[in-house]
Amino acid sequence: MRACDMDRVKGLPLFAEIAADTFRVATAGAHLQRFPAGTMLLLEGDPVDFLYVLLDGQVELHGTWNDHETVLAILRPVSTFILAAVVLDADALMSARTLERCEILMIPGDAIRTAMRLDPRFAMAVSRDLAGCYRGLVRTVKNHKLRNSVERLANYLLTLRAADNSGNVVRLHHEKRVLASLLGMTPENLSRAFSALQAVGVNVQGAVVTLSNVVALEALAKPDPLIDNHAPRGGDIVAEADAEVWSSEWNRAGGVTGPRTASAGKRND
Amino acid sequence: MRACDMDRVKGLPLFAEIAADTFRVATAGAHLQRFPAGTMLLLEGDPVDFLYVLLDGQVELHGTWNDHETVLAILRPVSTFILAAVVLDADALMSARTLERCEILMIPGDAIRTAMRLDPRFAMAVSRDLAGCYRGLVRTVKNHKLRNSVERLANYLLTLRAADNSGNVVRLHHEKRVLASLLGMTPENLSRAFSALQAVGVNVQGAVVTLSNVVALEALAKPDPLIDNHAPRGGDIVAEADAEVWSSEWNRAGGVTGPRTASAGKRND
DNA sequence: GCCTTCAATTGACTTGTATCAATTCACTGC
DNA sequence: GCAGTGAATTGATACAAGTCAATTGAAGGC
Repeated sequence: MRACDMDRVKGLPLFAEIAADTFRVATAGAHLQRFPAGTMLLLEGDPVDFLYVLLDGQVELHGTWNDHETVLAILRPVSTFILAAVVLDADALMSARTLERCEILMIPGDAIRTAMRLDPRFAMAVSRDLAGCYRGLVRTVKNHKLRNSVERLANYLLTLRAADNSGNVVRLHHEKRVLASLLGMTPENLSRAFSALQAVGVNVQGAVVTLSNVVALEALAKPDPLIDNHAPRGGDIVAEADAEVWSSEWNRAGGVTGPRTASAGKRND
Repeated sequence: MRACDMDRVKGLPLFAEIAADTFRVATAGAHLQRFPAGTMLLLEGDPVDFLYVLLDGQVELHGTWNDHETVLAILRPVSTFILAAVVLDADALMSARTLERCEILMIPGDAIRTAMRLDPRFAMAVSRDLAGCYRGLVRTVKNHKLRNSVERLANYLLTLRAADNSGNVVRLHHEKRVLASLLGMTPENLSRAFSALQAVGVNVQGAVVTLSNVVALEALAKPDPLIDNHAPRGGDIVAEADAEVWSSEWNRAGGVTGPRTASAGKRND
């Protein structure tokens, strides 16, 4: 593995604050692998032998039932996945598939569990990571049970805008059919939802979406910090856990005068 | 706090295998409290100062948006809740309300986080608990995105049957309007879903549901171990994490010849 | 005893979403 | 260049679920 890849892994909140020894234990049997687009990395129901760390590319997590499939999450670098199954040494509940050419670090599950037993700081980091993922799913469930498809799309666009710190032009990172499944609708309905949002100044041109009336869009979307996490991703905020902490601090500060960057909250500077 | 209550807390997987010292640290500032039915224990958005341990009664976790409310989970003793928020010292994403008279142990969040730093076994236990809750939510999302309301109800009844080890007569533990919200439908639609299930031998009499044709019900419900956890609750299986491990072992063993009790899987007896 | 209250049910209707089919569009390979 | 593939869109229609309103039913208070 290249040194710069190792640095990126060490940069993950999961591994950031652990002892050098622990890091060596955890990554001893790890190997870096490249996969073409459309590769099934893991099938739901399979035993999970590795913790996956996505270093480059995009991975989709999805679930299947009765010949139907639904996208549960889409991951972008750098992020880990199926940590929960690794911790419990349980079978996967979701399948994982590469959406593009990917570079993935695979760390044996045994090594992770051993490292947790050795280093309370690492075990703590795992807990924080899992807590972040858990809260992400709570948000997902609320989003799906409380909103209709147009509202979900509207909030998705606003979250994207906040995450990428883009102005009034956001770029969709995925194919529309994948996005539709993620948002819990059919591709046909996503198209119709986009047309419905024209009324509030949303225009789509391929993957480029222009928001010419954010005020109206927000009036329709009614974004809520307890459902939508508007933490600016990238920079200091890479893991869900960081985004959760950012969100809480933002809310406590009133959502306007709060910490402007993640570092303002994380460190006392 | 009564000694028998302390024993019940110590019996939780979260606290079962930790050092006596750690347990003392964790529970030092804890206090037992009783609440009448309908009490709001926690409002979404509030900072979370305590880990709650439900010793008696029922608690509902719900979320709100735009004047609508949805039930996200219903807890029965003995179980902990809002562990994720405690670990991250973040604000609650869900509100908690007692459905009946409850007895709840409240453990300061600081004490939990301190204990995690001191004792890797405790940190590990927290990770396992969170991993179990996370996987429970993954199941919930799949359930909601892949099934319609009748299918969700059918599977709910089958899961209840497996959990309580009841024969062909299951008892609903909650009011129907609460159940409807948990299953993601209106009370009116729950009524209709029950009538739809008459065709497969389901009859309702208040809280008592008789399943006179389980084969037909299963044919309709198509239960799936990757969505529905049929672990028999009570006995050895109290936390989500245990149920997850049970489920994996059950599947690996083929779902028929597998471990008959949780202990068969957990210990090598 | 009766009255109140609220959960549960039932029917009529509206809205939301999925499905099916046809067409357009963009990219890829030859 | 052009055909072929699959994504995206659009329209017509069917089905699922929510809403509104009225009724029934059961538990609790006086």
